[in-house]
Amino acid sequence: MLSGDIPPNQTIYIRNLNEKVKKEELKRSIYALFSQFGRILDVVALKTEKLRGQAWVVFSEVTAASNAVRQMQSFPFYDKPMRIQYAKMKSDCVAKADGTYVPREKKKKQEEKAAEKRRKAEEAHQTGSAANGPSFQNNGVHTSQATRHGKSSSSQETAPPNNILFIQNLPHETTSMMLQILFQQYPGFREVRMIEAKPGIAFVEFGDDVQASIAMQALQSFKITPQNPMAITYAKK
DNA sequence: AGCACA
Repeated sequence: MLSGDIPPNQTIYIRNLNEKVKKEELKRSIYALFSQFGRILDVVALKTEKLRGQAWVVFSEVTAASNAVRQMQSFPFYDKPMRIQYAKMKSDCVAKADGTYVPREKKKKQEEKAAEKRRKAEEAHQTGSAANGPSFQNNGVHTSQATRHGKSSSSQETAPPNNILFIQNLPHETTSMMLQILFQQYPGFREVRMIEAKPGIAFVEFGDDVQASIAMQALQSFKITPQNPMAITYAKK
């Protein structure tokens, strides 16, 4: 009802994002946070005057978008509550998959249909239009699964429970804020600690062992980037 | 608040 009377679709529009966050980090964090709802096909964020503080997340399924709109509404993200709606327009990556994608120049002309038709009649110039291009690339973010895969049978899972988790195999660009956003979703979260001299690892502290283990199970093998499933164990005492 | 696809 308050969702802005835009019909549900697979892309969500987020506003009230913290404008101080750099674009790449913002996209990574959004990807990390929202991939809990399903496959993400693209994350779009621009820092232009008009578009800063906003982002679009394209899911492969409408249901994923719906859950994201409901469950992440007002979620405190970099200290600001996210405001989430469905996107008004179909995302390019969806249109490309549809076969309905029309290159950008032509789209703008659509806004002035009448003018375009007149012009067509008199001009009829080039523009390699017609046959819509298939889905070339998948620009932007990772098109992959960002969730857990089976247990790593090779690792010794014999570390005794601890309220502090030890995270390994993080992409080196990972910031403590990114991890905070991920881990603070789980009850008992206290803090993230990273060591400048040791990229790729982090410690995350919870109130107790049980809370830590719940977060560990939830985020085990979580991928901030497709190449980096995080490896979570209890920290040594 | 601001709806794009650098």
